[in-house]
Amino acid sequence: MEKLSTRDRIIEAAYTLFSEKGYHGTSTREIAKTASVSEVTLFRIFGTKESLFEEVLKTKSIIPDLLAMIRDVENYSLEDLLFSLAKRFYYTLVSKKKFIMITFSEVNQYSEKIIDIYQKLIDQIDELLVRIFSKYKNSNRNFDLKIIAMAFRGMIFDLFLTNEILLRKDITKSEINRILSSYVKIVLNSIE
Amino acid sequence: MEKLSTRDRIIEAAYTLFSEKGYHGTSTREIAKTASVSEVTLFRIFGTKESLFEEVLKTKSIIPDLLAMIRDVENYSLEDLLFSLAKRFYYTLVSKKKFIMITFSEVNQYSEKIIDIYQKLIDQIDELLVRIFSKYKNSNRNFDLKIIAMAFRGMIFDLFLTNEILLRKDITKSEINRILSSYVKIVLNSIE
DNA sequence: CATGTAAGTAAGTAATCACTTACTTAATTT
DNA sequence: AAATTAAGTAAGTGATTACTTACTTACATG
Repeated sequence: MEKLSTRDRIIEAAYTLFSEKGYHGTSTREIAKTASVSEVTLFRIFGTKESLFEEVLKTKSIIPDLLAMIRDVENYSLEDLLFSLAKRFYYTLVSKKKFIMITFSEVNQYSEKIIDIYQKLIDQIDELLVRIFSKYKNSNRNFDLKIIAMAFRGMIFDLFLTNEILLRKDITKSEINRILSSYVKIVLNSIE
Repeated sequence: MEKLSTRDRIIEAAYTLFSEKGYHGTSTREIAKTASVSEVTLFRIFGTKESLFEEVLKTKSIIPDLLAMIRDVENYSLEDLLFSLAKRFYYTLVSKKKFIMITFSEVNQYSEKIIDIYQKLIDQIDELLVRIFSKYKNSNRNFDLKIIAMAFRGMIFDLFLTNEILLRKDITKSEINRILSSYVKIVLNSIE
């Protein structure tokens, strides 16, 4: 276990509590207690609860992870490439579950910020997929590649949402991978 | 405009406010004011904020709508059937947007209840789709129909989530229908 | 006319909220 | 050794919270 600075301990505690009980459901007293820090220290460092919240969002954002995913695409065969992307996407979502919970809970309070976060990411993921598809596609079917990209991203995101957030299923990694690999095949059927 | 009873006016106000600001972000005073009712009346009828919340969930549940969708399946061609199901599913989600917002915001606080709500619905939708698919399928591919059902449901749910809740896009009905019809074709490609 | 019902008003409860002030302690740096 | 820094403690601020009490008003029903 790493030793965390006082500041980081507060951010960790706030991150977890906000994701479990929402912004309004979490008190600063509780955050301080969870971080084993006095409430005064919390306010000395962050000033207000609101700005602590914004620091949490900044520090724990999913954006860098997903941008890294987009950058790291390698030149496999189409099927291998899509499968590795699907896995990387799914497990990035899992590792950022708390961040996603927070943004979903506060989507109305912070709608502009949250639209900003997700709009660009979604667009970039879809663009990447379209670029990949168009490199490999054989025929011109009567539906466009953008919609296939949306469908692929949607299947995976919904799988995450259903298993990890709504139903909290204990589903094995190999079962997840089996499903993701089937999803890849569904997409391949539509472009090949 | 219908005249609502005092009780129903409170439920309507609470429904909207809970969906916009969450349970903890909404005060009983605000609910009463929005419903044009005195706060005392609110407590006389519902006793506690908590039980008002539960009444809202009961009254506004998406369950009956989705069960009706499952019952009303008619005998079109496979493509027409899936397309009409897709539309019905999507627009039911849209009409129950506030309910979905509330359950997402409070998923940690009321996890058992919310798992109960969605677990059965998801299972029944997937079962219905598998039943439909197996009636029409021609060959035995190497991935099973359950996974195609999950993919189909997932695409549509994610489309709703992305457009209506996360990004609040102003997307036309005909554009939605174009996307849904493409989603149907993606699925058809995988079972035919 | 008398009674019951559904609502309102005014006031107040104890608890909790975010946040502040004033002072102290311990360790590190200069 | 003196000064700075990062933390703590104790106490309290005014505002807001869910919820209550006591009494009142207006209307409908028997």
